[in-house]
Amino acid sequence: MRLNAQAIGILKRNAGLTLTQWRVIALLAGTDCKNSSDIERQIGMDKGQLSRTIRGLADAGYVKFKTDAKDHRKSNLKLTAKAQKIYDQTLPLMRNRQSSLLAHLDETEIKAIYSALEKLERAAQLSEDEL
Amino acid sequence: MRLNAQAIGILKRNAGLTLTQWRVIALLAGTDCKNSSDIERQIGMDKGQLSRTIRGLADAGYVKFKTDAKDHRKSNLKLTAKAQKIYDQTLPLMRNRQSSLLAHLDETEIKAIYSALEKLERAAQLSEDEL
DNA sequence: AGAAAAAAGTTGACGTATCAACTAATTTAA
DNA sequence: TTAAATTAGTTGATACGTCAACTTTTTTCT
Repeated sequence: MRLNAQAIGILKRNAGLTLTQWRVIALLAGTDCKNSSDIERQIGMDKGQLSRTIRGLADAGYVKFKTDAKDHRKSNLKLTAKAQKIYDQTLPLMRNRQSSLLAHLDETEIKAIYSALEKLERAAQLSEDEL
Repeated sequence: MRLNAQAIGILKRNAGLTLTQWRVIALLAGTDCKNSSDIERQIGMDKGQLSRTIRGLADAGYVKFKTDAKDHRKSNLKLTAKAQKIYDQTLPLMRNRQSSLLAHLDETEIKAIYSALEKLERAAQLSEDEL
């Protein structure tokens, strides 16, 4: 979809981030997600892509990760001050965009979309099992 | 979306095709699209990806292309017998899938989705222009 | 007719989604 | 407790979407 076009534009111009980088930062900043698996569960993103995205963020100095003391498989992620600052600056812009987009739809339409998409997902799941 | 998952499965197992390859073949078989630009206009696919997809199809022996006699920029595309056969075999499977998916939605929901998505696209377009 | 603009395709680059195979660490269960 | 199963994360491969720069050919405009 090109629905993401302005989001991507905002992020690139104002923060130098890609959309997935932004999503990861937003989760680390705004939820209690601490590691890759948390994020994966939260947004259903692919492990592999997540791994690469996080490494990219680390290389760019946005996150640091430290192996968990109790479970050596896990790395706990922490945003750097730099990332936190960018997040704080960018969040309002992203919120604006989202609400101005959704403002074009009424309640009914939004619900219809969500419910229909859920049904389609379920139907797709079913017929996939049959194949 | 993973809504495409079974479509991709059907195509891979039954025809050895990717989704974009299928779409191009379907257009060449079922519409009066003759060249890359026709297809581009029909489904709004990117020129570049289209070019690569078509080359892939040509390499795999599904289409042949011959430079247009009147306009040397254009290449007229033609499906090979092999492609036509696969198309005939696969079309019913794809139709089945689509109708069984859409069977889960009532008329209202389908219309709501389309109209809402259109509004979103328009809204996205607008706010993009403003940036 | 000649210059400028537009159209048809190609190619390169980057971001994103998904699947699969793999290592290392932890949990489970016999 | 040890073997088997799970879980966390990495890496590779492929498909797809989008943007941009570029060549070649045709059209448009003056």
